[in-house]
Formats: sequence, C-alpha cells, structure tokens
Amino acid sequence: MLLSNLLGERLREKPTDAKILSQIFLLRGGYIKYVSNGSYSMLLPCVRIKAKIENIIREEMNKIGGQEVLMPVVLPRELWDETGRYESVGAELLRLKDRGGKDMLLAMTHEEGAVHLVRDDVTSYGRFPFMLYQFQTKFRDEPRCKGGLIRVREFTMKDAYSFHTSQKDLEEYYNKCYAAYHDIFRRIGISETVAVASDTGMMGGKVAHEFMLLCDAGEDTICVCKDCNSYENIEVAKTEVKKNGGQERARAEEYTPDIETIDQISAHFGVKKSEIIKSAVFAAEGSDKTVIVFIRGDYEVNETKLKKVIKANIFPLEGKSADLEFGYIGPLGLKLENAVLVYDRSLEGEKNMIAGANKKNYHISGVSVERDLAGVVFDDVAKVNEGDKCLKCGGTYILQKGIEVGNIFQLGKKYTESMKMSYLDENGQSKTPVMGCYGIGVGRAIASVVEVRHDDFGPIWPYAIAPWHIHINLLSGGENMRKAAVTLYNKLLKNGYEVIMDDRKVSAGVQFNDADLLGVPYRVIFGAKNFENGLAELTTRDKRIKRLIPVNDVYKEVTAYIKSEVKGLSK
RNA sequence: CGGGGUGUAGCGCAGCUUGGUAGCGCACGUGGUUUGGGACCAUGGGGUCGGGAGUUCGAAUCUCUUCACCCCGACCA
Repeated sequence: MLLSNLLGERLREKPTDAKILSQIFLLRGGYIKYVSNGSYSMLLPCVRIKAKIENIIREEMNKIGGQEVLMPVVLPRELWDETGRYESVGAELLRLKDRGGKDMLLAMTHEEGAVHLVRDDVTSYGRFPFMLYQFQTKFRDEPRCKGGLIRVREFTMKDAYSFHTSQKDLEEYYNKCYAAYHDIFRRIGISETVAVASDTGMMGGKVAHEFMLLCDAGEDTICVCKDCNSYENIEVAKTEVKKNGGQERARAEEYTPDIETIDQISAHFGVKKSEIIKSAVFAAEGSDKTVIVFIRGDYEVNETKLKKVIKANIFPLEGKSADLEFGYIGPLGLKLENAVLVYDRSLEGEKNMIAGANKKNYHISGVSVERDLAGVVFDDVAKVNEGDKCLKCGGTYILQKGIEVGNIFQLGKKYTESMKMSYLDENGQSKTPVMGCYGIGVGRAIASVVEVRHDDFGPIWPYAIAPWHIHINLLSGGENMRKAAVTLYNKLLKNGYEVIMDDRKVSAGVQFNDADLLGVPYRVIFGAKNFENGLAELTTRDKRIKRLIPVNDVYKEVTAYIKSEVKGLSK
C-alpha cells in the first residue's frame, strides 16, 4: 500500500466530540469516520485490523470444535415470538416492517436464529455436542452511544452457540470456551483481560462471565480482590457489612431545617455516614408502586440487585412526589399506600441511627433497627464499597473500571424449550438440549487494544493484529534513494510481507506523525543524510529498537526481526 | 426518558452581548523556496452560518419552533 493512495485523512487536532483515547486515535488516524449516532464507517487500516482479530477468533473457535455459519441480520417476528423476546426486549430491538407490512427485526443477538438453524435436523443424541458461530452485524438501538467503537449501535460480533445433552457437558464446554477466550485476548494483545462473574441480564440463564479489560476507559465497575485473585461485576458482588456496634439510646425527634442530604445530616448531628439510615426512591416499571429502599448512609443501592428483589425493572425517582417529603423519608411511621419497602442488610442490628421523620425539617435520632423495626425482612441490595471485605477469602475489595469485550453464558434450556427443540436420547426418550452462548465485540476489541497499547502519539499495534508489518518512510532525497526504497518495498511485498510506504512529498515531521498514528510495528526510514553513508534507519513503533543499517542489509534485518516475532506468536 | 451543553468550510475555532458585505488556523489546488518530528512565501477554490417561521429596510447575531449531536444518569459486545 502506498500512503499517497490511502483513503482516510489523518487529523492533526482531536475532534471535539471525541472523549476517550481510542476514539481520538481511531478518528485522528483515519481508521474510522463518524456517520451518525453510534455508527461509523471503517477505512482500510481498521478493516485490516478487524480481519486479523476475526481470524484469531476464528482459529480459536475452530480449535474447540466450532463451525462457522452465517445467519441473516433481518429476522421475521415469528421467530422471536417463539421465545417471547419480540415483546420482552425493550426499545434496543429495532423493529421494522417489510413492504408487505410484515413485522421484521434487526437481530441484536442470534439465539433464536441458531436454534432455528439446527432444530430440524439435529434430532439424535449422537449429534451432540456441537457449536456454531458467526461474525455478523448486530444492531442495537442503544439509548446512548459513546466512546467511538466502545459503544455503538451497529457493530460486528462474533457470536457462538453450543448445544449439549446435559448440564454437565455444557459446563465442560463452557470451561473450554473460557480458556479459548483467554487465548484470544492474549493473542490480540489485551492479556490484561480478566473473566468476571456477572449478571445474566436479558440473556437469561444462571452462570455467566464477562471478559473485562481492566482500564480507566471502561464503563463497568469490577470488584477485585487481590488476595484471592477474584473478579466480580459490582452488579453481583456481595460483602459482609461491618457493623457500627453502637449503644442503644432513646429515640428523639429533632428540628433539622433544610438538612436533607447525607452529608448535611452527618455534619449536623456530628455522626458518621454509616450512622444514618438513608432512603432511596424508585419507580417500578409496569406498576404505579413506589419502591423505597432503606439503606445505611455509607452505601449506595445496587439497582441490579434491587431489580431481582422486587422482580421488576426500576428507575430512580428524584425531586418531588405528592405524598413523600424527599430528604426526610424514614422507616418509622411511614404511611404510604402503594409502596414497596425494601430494607438493606446493612441496617440489620444497627443501633442509635439517624433517620428521616417523614415530615419536612425533622429527623429522628436513636433509631434502633431491631427494637424499632421489629419483624422487617432484610434483603441485600447494597453496592459494594471499596475496602469492603471479600466473602471468599476475607481480603479487601478494590474497585476498577473495565471494558466488556466478551461474555459467555450458560443459557440452559430457555431457548431450546420455548422453541421446541428436541432430540431422542439412547432410550428413545425425547429430550430438550441445553445451550450456551459466547460473544465477542470485534470493534470494541479494536478500541480496547488502543486503550492499553498506545503512547502520546498514537496506537502501538501488537504485531498479530497490526494493519501492516512494515512502514517505510521515504523522506525527500535523491532518485537513488527513492529507487532503493521502492526496491525494498517491492521485495517485501513479493515475499508476502505486509508493507505500507509513505511516498508523499511532505516534511519528515508529517510523515513521522502519520506513521505514529498508523502504529505499524516496524519502520524503515530512508533519509538523505543516512543514505549518503549507505545507511537506512530501522525502528520499532514501541521504540524498543533504533538502529542504523546498511541499505543493502535492511531487507535481511527487518525480516529477521519479523521471523522471530512470528516464532514468538506461535508459542 | 430525566438533567446540562453545543450547532458557522473536511477538522479546530472567532464573530452573536450592541443586527449592517461570512472570518481565522489547519487541510485542499497552483507557482516557488525548503526537507530527520506536524516548514515558508505568493495565490486560489470551498459556506443554504443545523432546518423552518417571525421581527426588521436589513438577521450568523433578536424571538418562537424544530432537528441533530455531545456530556452526566437507567441498558449492553
């Protein structure tokens, strides 16, 4: 490839709307171009990286017995009606009609498609287990896109579906896939990716892991215990709340004008946040019930846990409500019809607490949970705080951000049952297979690599996924130098190396900056002064190597580096 | 959907308060001088000032309305 011919402009300044590093570099480097909310076109460098990542994934999927298929993006409604997801999935599912008025949808995941694909002909136990996978465009009408390729509406996903005759067999395969995922992420250059126990969300099923790249640009919070090396999504993480151990006191109502927030109460009464009973108000979807959660002042409500407790989708309520005095809600004497009250376990057994008095400008001190709230049921709806105790080993949790680049689910029979997939077992009995599914966001993986493999000037692509292997800079100079560079370029191409040459008549600074943005691992620089002495410069993007080499030896030297690199990859 | 913000050339921005010929830097075309970390001189092309309506002799600027996008919250690869 000649750089003079490459489509996609490299930008000197960062686009205003770009916020995170991978987004900035991918836009500035001419990898992607913004089209509309949550959708980007990809240019050649990005497409080449994408193809390489896909190939690595393909190899690893094939190694664990996967077979590649391709299902349609547009599916008929009937298929999703079989599982009920046409109705149950929210607005992120893009529904549309064809010319005949028939309901169609843009598949955002392919469990239905996969079951449909195999249910008619896999009818004997002898055909199990098997796994099929595809690389396919997914469209999810996200409420909010962000971060360039991190969160978009249209993206390529590798999605895989495995089918088994027993839960045990599924679990064994799940573990294989788990290991394959670690290999994939190591090979594409984000070995920092960890498997995190997670919530199953709309996919259903019991066991699930998210593969999270730990980095600050991540959108998820991971609860990490360094002592036992465990990782949990904060959505599911649990802890044992350390009790205050206060003394029981008599209750007293106190006039507290304009004291509403936890910080204000803490300052007014001179107590710790943990000595306050906080209330959080939510609305439940599909009902007019208000959900009020009482929780210790030093904890936040974990909405995922709360959803499970009240078995409904919720959203936070702020501001005013007709029958509630926000800022003064407390568990004592709360008279409310049509409300669900939830008490978090952080309150269990606490004494001498401050709570709202359920009337404006009043709080109550000396609230003792066991004495004053006898008989209430406690649920765990608290979000783990940094420094909390790890239940597995007694160690201390720290919180880190992570990008979810992949996930794996044990789905069980949710889809096979509803879609009436069955087979005959050894005894001629009709059985329902169990299923697992396994996803990786390819574009998100590209962005993830940039997040952790870059310097101030641009991405530093790992060799295995780099858009090209060698970048030749032909600086201004004589005709002989140009010929030498072109000769090298052609020889490398002819021998199967992936090479891009900057043949533009621009200043060295421009060439070097563009080369940094393209992030190609090996670079050969032809400059006039070195060339006069019969030399060219060989460097690496990561600055590991910087050598002057006789022009005639450049081919031998650079290909030697690459050969040893390739040897390292195959290990 | 709730809260905040921004829309002016491909990118980054000024102009708006106080209405009066649409500007700057980068990028792009041409000519020349340069040439190892984003060179310089000269010259040129590129705009429904997000859209619509209104006020006005006159609107990028004021009013109303609408759309798009960005940021903070609820969803996910």
